[in-house]
Amino acid sequence: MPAAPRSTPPTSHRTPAATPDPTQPSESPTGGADPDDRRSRKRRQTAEHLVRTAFALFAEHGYAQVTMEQIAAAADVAKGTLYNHFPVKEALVRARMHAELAEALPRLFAGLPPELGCAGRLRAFLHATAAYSEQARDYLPHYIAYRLGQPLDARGAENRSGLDRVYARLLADGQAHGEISADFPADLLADTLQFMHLGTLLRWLETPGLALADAFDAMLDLFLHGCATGGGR
Amino acid sequence: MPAAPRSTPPTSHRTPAATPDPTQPSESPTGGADPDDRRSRKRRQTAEHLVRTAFALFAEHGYAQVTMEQIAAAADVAKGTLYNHFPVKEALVRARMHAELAEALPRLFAGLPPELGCAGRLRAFLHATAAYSEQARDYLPHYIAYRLGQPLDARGAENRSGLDRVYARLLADGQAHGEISADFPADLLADTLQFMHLGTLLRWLETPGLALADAFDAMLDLFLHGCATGGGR
DNA sequence: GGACAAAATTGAACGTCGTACAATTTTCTA
DNA sequence: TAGAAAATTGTACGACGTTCAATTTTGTCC
Repeated sequence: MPAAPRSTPPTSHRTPAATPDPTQPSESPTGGADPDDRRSRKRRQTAEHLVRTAFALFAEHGYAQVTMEQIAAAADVAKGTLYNHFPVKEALVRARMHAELAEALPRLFAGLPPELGCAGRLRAFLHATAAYSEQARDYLPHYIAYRLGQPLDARGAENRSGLDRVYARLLADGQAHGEISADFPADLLADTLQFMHLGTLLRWLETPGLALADAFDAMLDLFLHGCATGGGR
Repeated sequence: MPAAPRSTPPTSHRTPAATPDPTQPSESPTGGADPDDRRSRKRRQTAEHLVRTAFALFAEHGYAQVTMEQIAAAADVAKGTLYNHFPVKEALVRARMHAELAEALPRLFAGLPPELGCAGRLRAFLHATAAYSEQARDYLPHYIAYRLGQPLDARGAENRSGLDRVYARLLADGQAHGEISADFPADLLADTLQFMHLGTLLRWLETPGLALADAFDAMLDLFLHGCATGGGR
């Protein structure tokens, strides 16, 4: 059985030849999962095992020093298997971060007080993520570079952080309440905000003294009100 | 700026052990060049030769199909020499784009009618770059991915497109005339605008029907005026 | 012009990444 | 229980990018 005839990847790039995507029913802001066969379960298990093994090595020797073969060997798995689950090294980082986000975002999102309005909820949400970003600082560059280096295809369900859904939800709410301008398509706003988020993270990573929460505040201010003055010129 | 403890590379990554960066005197919006020894001249010559050879091969066989060894062979140069000038393949793309921008930006910048104000000049400028981006579409993804994958050091004089300087200039002018809010630091605004520019390009690359000029208009609108309504909620 | 230092080039060897593929094993389905 | 689908294995391979010592070119100073 050489490889596969290809369809949509479940976790990374290997196909389970499953449903041809009948417009995913789950529309929660934190995304849906894949089937629950034993096969899928075992697949997730080995994937998680690989991620755990990899990050143990990363913590011990540093990300750059650890090779894919070392990871495979430490996980007691063939190199081909590792690449089956994670086509590139950065995909391991992505998997861990998305897993952590998938666990944290629902609580975070549910905990946002509706009375704050869209702007206030965005602000509270960003401040909450700031703490996480500071903790994951070492791996953020690799994650960001990998995410941004996927301009063409990507978009494949597993390549989304969950942040996009949160933003889309909050902004759509804001538009429904008249707090956010309906002149812009919701997806444009969500994409822009997510991109400004990444940009702010990059800036923060390069700027030693910068407090991330402050940077998020400025970003959000700019996103909401722009930088044009009423008068001038 | 706190990054490089070593001197600034002349073209790519090899250091000529020269001046310890005495705050570059040239502050034109289109950047300054390096010395004009015969050595530097020849270095530039071979670099240009390599870029020309590489792009000839790219045009013939496609970017991904061309290997670094093929480029070196076609340019009649050792592999080590090629890597001396361009440490990674994408650096060839960056070099060409920056060279083209260095040639085009001064004209473009000088041709912006001051009577348009900051917003109008930004708009005119972006529309002008749209034509160029459409022409360079094939290489944009590699360029963008390479640029964004340099979060830590980078910042090294040769890793800037020139766009940042144009933005900084226009926005500083806008702030001086009261057209742009002085609440935001100028460099934050320039960075944000440049990042939104990249984001818009990525979005455009992924969206078949999208007209780049329209996308720039929306982006600029959002940048200037934000997406918050006056009233609401 | 000649000597000497700095920089560029060369060529080859090396480690790693990521791919390809055929063989084997495990799991699902009927 | 048999056969299809999918995951795993192991190996081989092309390409990237690094390293390094030897050589050549270039600039500088006497």
